[in-house]
Amino acid sequence: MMRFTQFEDDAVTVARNLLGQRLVRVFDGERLSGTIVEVEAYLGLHDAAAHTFNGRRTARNESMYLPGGHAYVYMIYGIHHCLNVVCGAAGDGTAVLIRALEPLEACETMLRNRVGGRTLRRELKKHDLCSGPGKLTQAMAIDRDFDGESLTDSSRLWIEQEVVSVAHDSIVSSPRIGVDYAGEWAKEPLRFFLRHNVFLSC
DNA sequence: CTAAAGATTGGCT
DNA sequence: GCCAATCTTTAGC
Repeated sequence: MMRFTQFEDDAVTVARNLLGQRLVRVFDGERLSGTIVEVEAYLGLHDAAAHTFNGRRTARNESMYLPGGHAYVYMIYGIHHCLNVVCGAAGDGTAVLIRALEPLEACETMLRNRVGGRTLRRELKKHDLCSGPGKLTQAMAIDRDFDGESLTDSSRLWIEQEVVSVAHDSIVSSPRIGVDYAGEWAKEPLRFFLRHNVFLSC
Protein backbone atom coordinates (compact mmCIF):
# COMPACT_ATOMS: atom_id res chain seq x y z
CA MET A 1 0.00 0.00 0.00
CA MET A 2 1.25 3.46 -0.94
CA ARG A 3 -0.04 6.46 0.89
CA PHE A 4 -1.11 9.36 -1.34
CA THR A 5 1.19 12.31 -0.57
CA GLN A 6 1.04 14.68 -3.58
CA PHE A 7 -0.74 17.49 -1.76
CA GLU A 8 1.59 20.34 -2.59
CA ASP A 9 0.27 20.98 -6.08
CA ASP A 10 -2.47 23.49 -6.87
CA ALA A 11 -5.98 22.52 -5.79
CA VAL A 12 -7.22 21.63 -9.28
CA THR A 13 -4.34 19.21 -9.83
CA VAL A 14 -4.81 17.62 -6.41
CA ALA A 15 -8.57 17.41 -6.96
CA ARG A 16 -8.17 15.52 -10.23
CA ASN A 17 -5.48 13.26 -8.78
CA LEU A 18 -7.61 12.38 -5.77
CA LEU A 19 -10.37 10.89 -7.91
CA GLY A 20 -10.09 7.11 -7.81
CA GLN A 21 -7.92 7.09 -4.67
CA ARG A 22 -9.08 5.48 -1.45
CA LEU A 23 -10.00 7.42 1.69
CA VAL A 24 -9.29 5.27 4.75
CA ARG A 25 -10.52 5.84 8.29
CA VAL A 26 -9.66 3.56 11.22
CA PHE A 27 -12.65 3.57 13.57
CA ASP A 28 -12.89 1.32 16.62
CA GLY A 29 -9.98 -0.73 15.26
CA GLU A 30 -11.75 -1.32 11.97
CA ARG A 31 -10.86 -0.05 8.48
CA LEU A 32 -13.61 2.00 6.87
CA SER A 33 -12.88 3.07 3.32
CA GLY A 34 -14.25 4.28 0.03
CA THR A 35 -13.10 5.36 -3.41
CA ILE A 36 -13.16 9.13 -3.91
CA VAL A 37 -15.56 9.77 -6.80
CA GLU A 38 -16.42 13.47 -6.42
CA VAL A 39 -14.41 16.50 -5.24
CA GLU A 40 -14.34 20.28 -5.48
CA ALA A 41 -11.34 22.61 -5.66
CA TYR A 42 -11.22 25.84 -3.63
CA LEU A 43 -8.51 28.12 -4.96
CA GLY A 44 -7.61 30.32 -2.02
CA LEU A 45 -7.57 34.04 -1.31
CA HIS A 46 -8.94 35.19 -4.68
CA ASP A 47 -11.69 32.54 -4.89
CA ALA A 48 -14.95 34.13 -3.68
CA ALA A 49 -16.37 30.69 -2.80
CA ALA A 50 -13.45 29.75 -0.54
CA HIS A 51 -13.44 30.25 3.20
CA THR A 52 -10.06 31.97 2.81
CA PHE A 53 -11.43 34.56 0.36
CA ASN A 54 -9.77 37.96 0.80
CA GLY A 55 -7.37 36.41 3.27
CA ARG A 56 -10.04 35.85 5.88
CA ARG A 57 -8.41 34.11 8.81
CA THR A 58 -10.49 32.95 11.78
CA ALA A 59 -10.49 30.21 14.38
CA ARG A 60 -12.62 28.08 12.08
CA ASN A 61 -10.53 28.20 8.91
CA GLU A 62 -7.06 28.45 10.45
CA SER A 63 -6.12 24.92 9.36
CA MET A 64 -6.82 25.79 5.73
CA TYR A 65 -3.57 27.80 5.86
CA LEU A 66 -1.51 24.77 6.89
CA PRO A 67 0.82 23.14 4.34
CA GLY A 68 -0.76 20.70 1.88
CA GLY A 69 -1.64 17.30 3.31
CA HIS A 70 -3.57 18.43 6.37
CA ALA A 71 -7.30 18.07 6.93
CA TYR A 72 -9.64 21.04 7.18
CA VAL A 73 -12.89 19.96 8.82
CA TYR A 74 -15.69 22.40 9.60
CA MET A 75 -19.31 22.18 10.67
CA ILE A 76 -21.99 23.40 8.29
CA TYR A 77 -25.64 24.29 9.03
CA GLY A 78 -25.02 23.27 12.63
CA ILE A 79 -25.60 19.68 11.60
CA HIS A 80 -23.00 18.29 9.22
CA HIS A 81 -19.25 18.22 8.91
CA CYS A 82 -17.29 18.67 5.67
CA LEU A 83 -13.86 17.15 5.04
CA ASN A 84 -11.28 19.05 3.00
CA VAL A 85 -7.71 18.23 2.05
CA VAL A 86 -5.46 21.28 2.27
CA CYS A 87 -3.28 21.82 -0.84
CA GLY A 88 -0.20 23.77 -1.82
CA ALA A 89 2.21 25.50 0.54
CA ALA A 90 1.59 26.95 3.98
CA GLY A 91 -0.46 30.14 3.70
CA ASP A 92 -1.99 29.37 0.29
CA GLY A 93 -5.43 28.73 1.75
CA THR A 94 -6.33 26.24 -0.97
CA ALA A 95 -8.16 22.95 -0.43
CA VAL A 96 -10.16 20.15 -1.99
CA LEU A 97 -13.56 19.26 -0.58
CA ILE A 98 -14.31 15.53 -0.60
CA ARG A 99 -17.93 15.29 -1.75
CA ALA A 100 -18.64 11.60 -2.36
CA LEU A 101 -17.21 8.11 -1.99
CA GLU A 102 -17.99 4.70 -3.34
CA PRO A 103 -18.12 2.64 -0.10
CA LEU A 104 -15.56 -0.19 -0.05
CA GLU A 105 -14.70 -1.55 3.41
CA ALA A 106 -16.88 -1.94 6.52
CA CYS A 107 -20.10 -0.80 4.86
CA GLU A 108 -22.09 -2.22 7.78
CA THR A 109 -20.26 0.02 10.26
CA MET A 110 -20.68 3.06 8.04
CA LEU A 111 -24.37 2.28 7.74
CA ARG A 112 -24.63 2.13 11.52
CA ASN A 113 -22.86 5.48 11.83
CA ARG A 114 -25.25 7.02 9.32
CA VAL A 115 -28.38 5.81 11.06
CA GLY A 116 -27.02 6.55 14.51
CA GLY A 117 -26.37 10.24 13.94
CA ARG A 118 -29.84 11.12 12.82
CA THR A 119 -32.87 8.87 12.70
CA LEU A 120 -33.68 7.87 9.17
CA ARG A 121 -37.04 6.47 8.33
CA ARG A 122 -36.31 4.96 4.96
CA GLU A 123 -33.90 2.13 4.40
CA LEU A 124 -30.41 3.21 3.37
CA LYS A 125 -28.99 1.78 0.17
CA LYS A 126 -25.29 1.51 -0.50
CA HIS A 127 -25.42 4.49 -2.84
CA ASP A 128 -26.89 6.63 -0.01
CA LEU A 129 -24.01 5.93 2.39
CA CYS A 130 -21.37 8.43 1.26
CA SER A 131 -23.05 10.35 -1.59
CA GLY A 132 -22.48 13.83 -0.17
CA PRO A 133 -19.94 15.75 1.94
CA GLY A 134 -22.04 15.55 5.10
CA LYS A 135 -22.95 11.92 4.53
CA LEU A 136 -19.42 10.61 4.17
CA THR A 137 -18.17 12.36 7.31
CA GLN A 138 -21.08 10.92 9.25
CA ALA A 139 -20.47 7.43 7.83
CA MET A 140 -16.78 7.64 8.75
CA ALA A 141 -17.26 9.43 12.07
CA ILE A 142 -15.16 12.43 11.04
CA ASP A 143 -15.77 15.60 13.01
CA ARG A 144 -13.98 18.77 14.14
CA ASP A 145 -11.59 16.62 16.15
CA PHE A 146 -9.93 15.84 12.80
CA ASP A 147 -9.38 19.48 11.91
CA GLY A 148 -5.66 19.95 11.28
CA GLU A 149 -4.95 16.21 11.16
CA SER A 150 -1.94 15.30 8.98
CA LEU A 151 -3.07 12.85 6.32
CA THR A 152 0.52 11.82 5.72
CA ASP A 153 1.18 10.93 9.39
CA SER A 154 -2.20 10.06 10.90
CA SER A 155 -2.97 6.53 12.05
CA ARG A 156 -6.73 7.09 11.84
CA LEU A 157 -7.27 8.99 8.58
CA TRP A 158 -5.33 8.93 5.33
CA ILE A 159 -5.58 8.41 1.57
CA GLU A 160 -4.19 5.37 -0.25
CA GLN A 161 -2.90 5.43 -3.78
CA GLU A 162 -4.71 2.90 -5.96
CA VAL A 163 -2.60 0.85 -8.34
CA VAL A 164 -4.66 1.67 -11.39
CA SER A 165 -5.13 5.39 -11.95
CA VAL A 166 -8.27 6.98 -13.36
CA ALA A 167 -8.37 7.55 -17.11
CA HIS A 168 -8.15 11.23 -18.00
CA ASP A 169 -11.29 11.14 -20.13
CA SER A 170 -13.44 9.63 -17.39
CA ILE A 171 -13.13 12.80 -15.30
CA VAL A 172 -15.95 15.29 -15.77
CA SER A 173 -16.17 18.84 -14.40
CA SER A 174 -19.07 21.14 -13.50
CA PRO A 175 -19.71 24.24 -11.37
CA ARG A 176 -19.41 23.70 -7.63
CA ILE A 177 -22.49 22.87 -5.57
CA GLY A 178 -24.10 25.28 -3.11
CA VAL A 179 -21.87 28.31 -3.73
CA ASP A 180 -24.33 30.64 -5.45
CA TYR A 181 -23.22 33.42 -3.10
CA ALA A 182 -19.85 33.52 -4.91
CA GLY A 183 -20.98 35.45 -8.00
CA GLU A 184 -18.90 34.71 -11.10
CA TRP A 185 -16.82 32.21 -9.13
CA ALA A 186 -19.91 30.04 -8.70
CA LYS A 187 -19.79 29.33 -12.43
CA GLU A 188 -16.21 28.08 -12.58
CA PRO A 189 -15.97 24.36 -13.42
CA LEU A 190 -14.19 23.37 -10.21
CA ARG A 191 -16.22 20.31 -9.28
CA PHE A 192 -14.69 17.09 -10.60
CA PHE A 193 -16.27 13.66 -10.63
CA LEU A 194 -16.11 10.27 -12.31
CA ARG A 195 -18.36 9.99 -15.34
CA HIS A 196 -21.43 7.75 -14.96
CA ASN A 197 -20.58 6.94 -11.34
CA VAL A 198 -23.53 5.76 -9.24
CA PHE A 199 -22.22 7.14 -5.94
CA LEU A 200 -22.20 10.87 -6.73
CA SER A 201 -24.02 13.47 -4.59
CA CYS A 202 -26.13 14.56 -7.55
C1' DC B 1 -24.41 42.13 21.64
C1' DT B 2 -27.51 40.80 17.89
C1' DA B 3 -28.67 38.99 13.66
C1' DA B 4 -28.14 36.44 9.49
C1' DA B 5 -26.36 32.98 6.72
C1' DG B 6 -24.24 28.67 5.62
C1' DA B 7 -19.04 24.29 0.54
C1' DT B 8 -26.30 20.02 3.52
C1' DT B 9 -29.64 16.57 4.19
C1' DG B 10 -34.01 14.21 4.57
C1' DG B 11 -38.92 14.32 4.58
C1' DC B 12 -43.08 15.83 2.62
C1' DT B 13 -46.40 17.81 -1.01
C1' DG C 1 -39.69 20.91 -5.96
C1' DC C 2 -39.97 23.00 -1.33
C1' DC C 3 -38.72 23.59 3.37
C1' DA C 4 -37.36 22.75 8.15
C1' DA C 5 -33.65 21.22 11.14
C1' DT C 6 -29.98 23.13 14.02
C1' DC C 7 -26.09 25.86 15.74
C1' DT C 8 -21.60 27.76 14.78
C1' DT C 9 -19.47 31.44 12.74
C1' DT C 10 -19.15 35.95 11.14
C1' DA C 11 -20.33 40.62 10.14
C1' DG C 12 -22.22 44.68 11.71
C1' DC C 13 -23.54 48.03 15.01
